[in-house]
Amino acid sequence: MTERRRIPEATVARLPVYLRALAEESEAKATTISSERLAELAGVNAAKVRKDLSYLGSYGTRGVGYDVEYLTFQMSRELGLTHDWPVIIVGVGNLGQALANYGGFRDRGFPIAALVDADPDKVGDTVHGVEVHGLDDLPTLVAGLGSVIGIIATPAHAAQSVADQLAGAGVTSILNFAPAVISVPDGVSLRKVDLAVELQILSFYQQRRDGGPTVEEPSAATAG
Amino acid sequence: MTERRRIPEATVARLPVYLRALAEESEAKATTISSERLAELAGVNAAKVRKDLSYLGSYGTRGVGYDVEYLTFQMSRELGLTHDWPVIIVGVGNLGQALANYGGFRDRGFPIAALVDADPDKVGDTVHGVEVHGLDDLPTLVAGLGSVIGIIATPAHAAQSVADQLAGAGVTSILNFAPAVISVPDGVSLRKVDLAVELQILSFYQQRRDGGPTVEEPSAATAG
DNA sequence: GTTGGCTTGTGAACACGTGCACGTAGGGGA
DNA sequence: TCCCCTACGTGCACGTGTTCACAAGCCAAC
Repeated sequence: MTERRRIPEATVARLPVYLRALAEESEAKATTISSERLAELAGVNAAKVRKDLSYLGSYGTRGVGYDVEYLTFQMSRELGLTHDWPVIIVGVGNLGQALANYGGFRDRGFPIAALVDADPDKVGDTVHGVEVHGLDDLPTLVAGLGSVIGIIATPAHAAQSVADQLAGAGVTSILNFAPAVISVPDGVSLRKVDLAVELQILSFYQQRRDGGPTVEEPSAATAG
Repeated sequence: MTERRRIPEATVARLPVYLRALAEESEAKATTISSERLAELAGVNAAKVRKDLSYLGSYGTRGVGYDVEYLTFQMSRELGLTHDWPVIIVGVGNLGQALANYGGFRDRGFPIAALVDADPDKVGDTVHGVEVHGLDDLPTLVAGLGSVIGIIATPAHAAQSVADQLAGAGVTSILNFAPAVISVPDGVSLRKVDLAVELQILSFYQQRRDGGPTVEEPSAATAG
């Protein structure tokens, strides 16, 4: 396969944001949108929008802007959002259940197809209308669903093992919520969401504003 | 204030990961750790580890490595983790409640100090031992807590308004879970976690592996 | 005290992402 | 038909982040 048009990672990460902005604008009955307006809605600058969109193709009209409907279609197609992607959540603890109950997934084309947990007591339960399976069922579940996205919502110590089992079952897209660094085979996409890390990053900047690390030595005081 | 040592954003984002790796290694009774080992645990390469750590200071010993305990201390201090940071969650829906129930926050030094919701029916409720306040209480709550981190877990349409109110109440660190782009005044840190966006990014790469966008037009095939 | 081996700290090259500035093309009015 | 105005697409310069490679420094052994 010729690698087609390569799209920079940073751009890929922004496409979903543009898509949401387009949806907003579409609801507001706009038929075309300028890079400037799109930039405003997406919280970036206009040049970046144009460059990003240019990776998808030349879908704009000079002097006019982009056709909202058409651009939405092209972008959805490029992102693979023309069909639903079933999601399997592994780990039915607090976080797993919350994700299962969170309606935002289904609405955006990511229906929860199955829940999986290692705890035999939980297997057979139903959360938000979805049955909880054992880990052993993973290969069967994945085989029955086709292209699927795996979500890891287990404690940290179980994350790597679950990732291995997901990959072994044929899952090639994994989103990891467990606070642990995990590795996956080549050909498997891995993204992570780490809530504690986000808070710690905020803590860093907050503290810098507050006047830096609490220094015990008098000589290093805030004088500067 | 002389801006002290400037630490690149990318480095700041990795520090919490190093910190966790150090904690692991400390539990394994290791007293020193090499950049190589730390890199392995953090899922990056050794040169990056050394460069990152060098921004904090020269805390390593050539030929030996880093003292686990001492490095942990220095890093915690730099990240502002020597004391707890109370967190206020705005929006007590599915996600907000899940976050409130998720023990991982308190354990890592981010206790849930208050819950806030716009819905009068929810005000006065107790979730996981924390009372739900109205939005009007924000200024008072913040004033009573000092440096605090605000978490937005509302629907998208309410996010900007909540952000404004948080900032107005004196909150200068905000973590946004709502699927919306929001803006905050200068001097306020804003980070976002967008679950749908993560899934859509995975979808993009998954689809590329699966063989690219489903092209209807025969003429538009992979040729060019 | 000297030597050898190991690991840090960092300068320099490279890759990636961002933003400016401008050429270019299309639409609308005269 | 011609002109002007507007907004896209993109070459180029800049800044940030990553990686390599090696000198500097430290410990241990002899």
